[in-house]
Amino acid sequence: MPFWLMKSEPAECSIDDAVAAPHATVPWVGVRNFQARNFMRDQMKIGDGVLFYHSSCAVPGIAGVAEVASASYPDSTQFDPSSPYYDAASRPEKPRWYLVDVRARYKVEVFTLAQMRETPELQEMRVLKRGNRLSITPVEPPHWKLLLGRMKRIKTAKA
DNA sequence: GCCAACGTTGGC
DNA sequence: GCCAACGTTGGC
Repeated sequence: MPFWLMKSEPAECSIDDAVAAPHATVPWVGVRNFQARNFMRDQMKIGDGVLFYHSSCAVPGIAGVAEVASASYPDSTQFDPSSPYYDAASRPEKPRWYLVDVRARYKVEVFTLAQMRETPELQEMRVLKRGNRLSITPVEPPHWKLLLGRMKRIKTAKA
């Protein structure tokens, strides 16, 4: 089963927000990068594992475990002129941006970016490569397995 | 706030 | 199709 790391700014949508959402599920809106879009549109399958990563915040790192919860479909925010993700060049009959729903499974004590960098077995992770800016990256099964073994689950009311 | 890295745009 | 300028990401 394929695995992914998906970055979200917690100020926009944190793991807590995802856990608190109906069915602990959120549409992954706002991706405006073709490579990241292609991963969602062409490769993700329901049930794929997701590392829910917090970026652009005080302590960047993996904050939860989630899963792909839908097939891909057009991101409605691209057609909403009041949305920061509005794309005037995209037509409803030929949408440019697609997303998937992501369901939070559980929250973890943040496994920080610094910890990831300190873990020798994780050095080949794409997200750690210099200059990487992709908000969605594939995760190799050994990396997924190691991280799941090291991360500490936090019990929450939901999910 | 800084800035490296890199994707996108647009002139040619 | 090239490539300079520009904008964005995201850690620090």
